[in-house]
Amino acid sequence: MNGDLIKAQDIFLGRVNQTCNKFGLNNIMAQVYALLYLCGKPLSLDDMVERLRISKGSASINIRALERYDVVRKVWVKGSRRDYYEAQVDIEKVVMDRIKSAIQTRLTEVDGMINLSTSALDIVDFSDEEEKEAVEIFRQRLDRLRKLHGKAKELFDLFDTSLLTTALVSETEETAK
Amino acid sequence: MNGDLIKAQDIFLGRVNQTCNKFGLNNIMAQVYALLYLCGKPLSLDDMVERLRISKGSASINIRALERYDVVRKVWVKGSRRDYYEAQVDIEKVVMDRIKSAIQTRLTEVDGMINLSTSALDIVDFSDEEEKEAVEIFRQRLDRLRKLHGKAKELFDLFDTSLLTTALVSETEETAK
DNA sequence: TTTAACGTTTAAAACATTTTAAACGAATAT
DNA sequence: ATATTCGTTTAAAATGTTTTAAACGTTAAA
Repeated sequence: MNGDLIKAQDIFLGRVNQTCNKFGLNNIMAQVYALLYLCGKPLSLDDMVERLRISKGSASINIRALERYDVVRKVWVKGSRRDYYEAQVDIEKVVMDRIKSAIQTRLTEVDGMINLSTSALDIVDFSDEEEKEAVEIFRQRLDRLRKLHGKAKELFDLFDTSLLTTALVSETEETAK
Repeated sequence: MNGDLIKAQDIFLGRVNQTCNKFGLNNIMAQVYALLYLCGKPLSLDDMVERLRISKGSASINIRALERYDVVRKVWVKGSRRDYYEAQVDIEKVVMDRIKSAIQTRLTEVDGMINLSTSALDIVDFSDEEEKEAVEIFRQRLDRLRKLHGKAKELFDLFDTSLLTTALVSETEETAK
């Protein structure tokens, strides 16, 4: 049996690991997905454990996270009691989904931040003449933030409603060979 | 002296902290910037230490990181030996710079990943008939990744060269009041 | 000079996250 | 029934990151 393929895959997987650190992603989750993506055939938990030298618990937890994200699928393999998983190979969709979700989370978060702070500012007592200017600056900053958020949201909606997305997302749903 | 303003600012700062965790950003760095952004006037290290209840070392390290990112500026205050800092108030620019830099880092990282793996794959010995198919799948996956990377890069360049950016970036350089 | 006021560095601590090993329970095979 | 093969759970260990307190060096004041 020829080990060159394994070696080449390991180089890819190693690099995925490195990339993950820079991206702030979970190493094992990404590696599990990468392995499934590369192999193009269903693997069992034990396959992953052996191939990536990780614990079974970790494999179990991470594969289910990947399932929730809809980037891997559980498949049934005839004659085996094990759970097998295969990667969603439409990587464009996977990446787009993640990016969109990340942006949306952040936009919502910032929106909440602005609203909360605006309410807080409205309660400030204006009697103190000395603070009037500081309050005014605070208000200006919030306005500016609000404007930025609005524009970002517009841009995201544009991004979301195809116009730009079509340029990026897989043209055909050709799934492997 | 009226504490309402402080309270309102604290609410904002608290929320920034919470937001940071979700964003994977450094809490103190963001809080320092947020404080300077809100106050709209130069603050010294000790001001930040007192206002945010952080250590001086932390303030020092983080303010310099912010300086490197070009989001705060050291300013000279007459009659004081301290270093004072003020926020770059053009928040659109700050955010855009960060986003662009993040995207570029990731694109470069992925590019490296693809190239490295491609080289690794080229070395694989083809003699083993059984592995031929697996190698082919690997190759297909890499091709697909390369395509995605290419499109992402195109999109980013579009984003970078104004077309979309103009919609987002500050129209005038009006710097506070 | 000597002293005081700074900003910076650094080693240790506090903290959060990830990973593991082992125990567990459910399902199937014997 | 019993034993085995699975996936999951969980408490503890490993790891990585952030934060601090204290020591340090430098500059300006006294």
